[in-house]
Amino acid sequence: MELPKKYNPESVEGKWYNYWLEQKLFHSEPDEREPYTIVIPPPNVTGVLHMGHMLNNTLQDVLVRRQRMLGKNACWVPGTDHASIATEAKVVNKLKEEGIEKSSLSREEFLKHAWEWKEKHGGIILDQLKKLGASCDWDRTKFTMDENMYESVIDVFIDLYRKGLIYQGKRMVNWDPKALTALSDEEVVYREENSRLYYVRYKVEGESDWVTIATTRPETILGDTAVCVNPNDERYTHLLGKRVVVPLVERSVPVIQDTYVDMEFGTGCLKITPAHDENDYEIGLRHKLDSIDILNDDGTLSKNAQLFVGEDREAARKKMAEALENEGYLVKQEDYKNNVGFSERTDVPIEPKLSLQWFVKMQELAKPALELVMDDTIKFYPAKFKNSYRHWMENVRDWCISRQLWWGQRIPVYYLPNKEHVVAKSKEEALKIARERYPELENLKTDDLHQDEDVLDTWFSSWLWPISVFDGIRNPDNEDINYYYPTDDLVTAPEILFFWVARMIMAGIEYRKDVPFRNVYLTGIVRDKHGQKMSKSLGNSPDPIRLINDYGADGVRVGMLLTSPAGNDLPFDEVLCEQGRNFSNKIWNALRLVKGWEADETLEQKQNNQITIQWFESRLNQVNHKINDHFKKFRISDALMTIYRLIWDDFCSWYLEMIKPADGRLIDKATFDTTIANFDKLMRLLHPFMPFLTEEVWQSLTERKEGESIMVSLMPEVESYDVNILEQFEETREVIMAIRSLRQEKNIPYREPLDLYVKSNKQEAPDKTFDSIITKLCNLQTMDYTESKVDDALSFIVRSSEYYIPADQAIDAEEERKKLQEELEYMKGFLQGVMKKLNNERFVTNAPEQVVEKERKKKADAEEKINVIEQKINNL
RNA sequence: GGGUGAUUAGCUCAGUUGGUUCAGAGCACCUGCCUUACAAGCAGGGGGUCGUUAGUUCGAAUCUAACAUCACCCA
Repeated sequence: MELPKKYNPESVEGKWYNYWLEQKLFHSEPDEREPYTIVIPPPNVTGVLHMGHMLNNTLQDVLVRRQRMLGKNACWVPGTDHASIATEAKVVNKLKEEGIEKSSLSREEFLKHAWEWKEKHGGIILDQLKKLGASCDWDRTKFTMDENMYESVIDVFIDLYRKGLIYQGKRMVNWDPKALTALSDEEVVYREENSRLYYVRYKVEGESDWVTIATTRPETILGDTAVCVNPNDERYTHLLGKRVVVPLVERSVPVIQDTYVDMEFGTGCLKITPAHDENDYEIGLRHKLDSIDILNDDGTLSKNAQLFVGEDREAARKKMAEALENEGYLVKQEDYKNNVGFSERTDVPIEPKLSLQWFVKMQELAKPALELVMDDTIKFYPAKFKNSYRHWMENVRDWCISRQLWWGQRIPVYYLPNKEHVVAKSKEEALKIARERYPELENLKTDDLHQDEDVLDTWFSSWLWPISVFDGIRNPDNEDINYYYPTDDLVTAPEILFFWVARMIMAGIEYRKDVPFRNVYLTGIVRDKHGQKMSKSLGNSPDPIRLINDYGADGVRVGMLLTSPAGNDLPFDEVLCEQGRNFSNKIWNALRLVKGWEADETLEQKQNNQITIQWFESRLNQVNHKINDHFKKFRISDALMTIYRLIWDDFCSWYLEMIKPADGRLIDKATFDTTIANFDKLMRLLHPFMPFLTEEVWQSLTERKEGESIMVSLMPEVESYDVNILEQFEETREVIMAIRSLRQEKNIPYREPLDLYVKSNKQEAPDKTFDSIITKLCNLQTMDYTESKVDDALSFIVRSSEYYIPADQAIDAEEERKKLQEELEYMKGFLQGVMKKLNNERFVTNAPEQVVEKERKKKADAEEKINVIEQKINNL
């Protein structure tokens, strides 16, 4: 069998992914095993895979693959959300390119286009995840607008409404007066504009005094309902309790105090227009002010304004300024730069506008959701996010769930001719309820009912995700939900801790009386190597699919994980993928080496192979123990690095070199079999990180049956290990490295065999367990023990033993002395430090016995070594 | 403006309840090697006053305070 010199991921990855699919290895059904469940944070259906997804989903795949190999019934549910804003914008743009305006379509027609778009372009991202190796149960793929998912959302709205947790209220939204729609914050672009700051004076009622305010929008004066000053502002204390008169409209309004007012800005005196400014609105609520909306939806002044009715807001601003000047109210005006929000779509200035929206009351729902995190029923990794979670939950605001869009679950509220409304699952049901509730409307027909035009926020779907994917809202007692819920781990980004994680916890408590997951692993942001956030507009994000093509999916997975401790941003650099690819190749070549050997049953297993195997098994168990610990603490990159070093250093650099047959081919069968078994174990440990490569190697190690796969094999168990042999090997390693170092220093090529003499200065007999290994790896001709020093030889000290290698070349005594002197200095310094502690009575009495004991041992060891060095120097 | 977190080698990060001269890993770097698995490799090596200052302690990268710088979240 000929294996190529380099690992070729392309030919391997597709093959095994299809094999896993064909064998249905990703699919899960409830059974008697313990479940392990992850629900994917549903990516936006319009999305394409970016680096953030790569990181997030690689982590989930690592977790789920590992649990599967620990014998759990693992289920990773994939899916997408409908992303109402993003998708609707995409569809609107696409229609526009075809010359169709959204406004010319009926709701039904528009939705038809939207579904067509979704069927054709939606969910590309799920196919991309397959390239990454994601072991999702694709048979369970969900979409938040699927019929059953849609219905779950509507059911929950109705339920919460009936529980009194949903109400209709006013809220300031970003209004686009041209498109006649509210926009989300993300759709508003802020630009610095050259505006004008107008200083306008208001008459103090019943006095000859005036107060001057500053504003960039004089037309909104027509909607003023108060003037506000900072309570700490001594300039205005005399105004306390007084009223002022709004210019031109001659309305009397109170002077109020609020610390919101910046004393430094303008005159320190602020006019309050609750209907047209977010902050004024808040102040208005605090001080129970009237709110006068002076604008129509199209941005012209309404009759509430009294003046300039029907004029556009921009025109009205100019006219207002003129009128103020003519009437003597305008004190001065100055140029001013400020940030103005513009509509991303129509590029007109955004108008803050009060509008009726639907809200979920958060107070009651938030309380248990906060407690469950604070008491670690749900654990955050890293835990530092508990703080900001608490901060947010303690200051939680009601959740605005309505959106002025068509793509989404339409709000199940029906308005009646009498201005009342009913909430029901269908128009028919609504009619029935309305007739019962309002007997006077006995002739009411379905056509008289008007359903709310708005849809629900996408998060109002996502917060049910861990329940609704198992149909647990509609059928709360079905087999799936009972088996898979609560899920185990959630992997997501800290930015959506509040939008999403907190709300899922609330929904879980409300609808399952149980948490939705037990652990939340929070990833960082993927940045480029200069620390900038990766984004489409900056163009600094590599195409993940290209990376997979260049480095293999396994290489990219390793590259992503090597540098991503939980909660930390990930400064991504392609060299990391290169490292991942190199690692693939390293393993591949280890396979080539082993496959090149031939097991010979007639050969006896020699002592050096026996001891090598004993050492490696202990080492593997020791490291496996460490890996388990890392996983327990969700230190995924540490777990990976630990396996990386086990394979590269311990297995490839030491173990394989130690057992490598001298003739390069024939090896005793016992050693060969054990080596295959060890390789197998290593592949299983690594599999969650590098699924494709490990499957390929695992399948090549020995004959496998059809249907077998590493991904459903079991993880090596953690067994006890022999600390003693590990310690023996450590000393051996020091000796080997010292000899290598000496060769390099003295320019002695490896081919040239050496003689080694050991002067063990120990009381007990020297430990020769690993001598055959030293002989082999250092190309020694002889290795002997001696009682006295060897003349004219190169030498070094390891622990307190002296080693001599006779050499042809002259020994530079001066150089030797210098080196020994340096080592002596170091040891003496070391000893001094130890003695300082031991001579300190307070240390000896206060420090734990173990610590003091360690210091005593250090002292003894140091003294012994100093002794050896001094003797050596004397002998020179 | 309010809050949270961070600062350790050139870069990215570990350092688990203070206790080995404890300062560590990977990458990068330097030197020598095409040694019969691997140059996508092997062997060897250099590199840090743990942001600053003060304090607690027998002992501080680790605990406390102030300051500096940076990042994120909320408004």
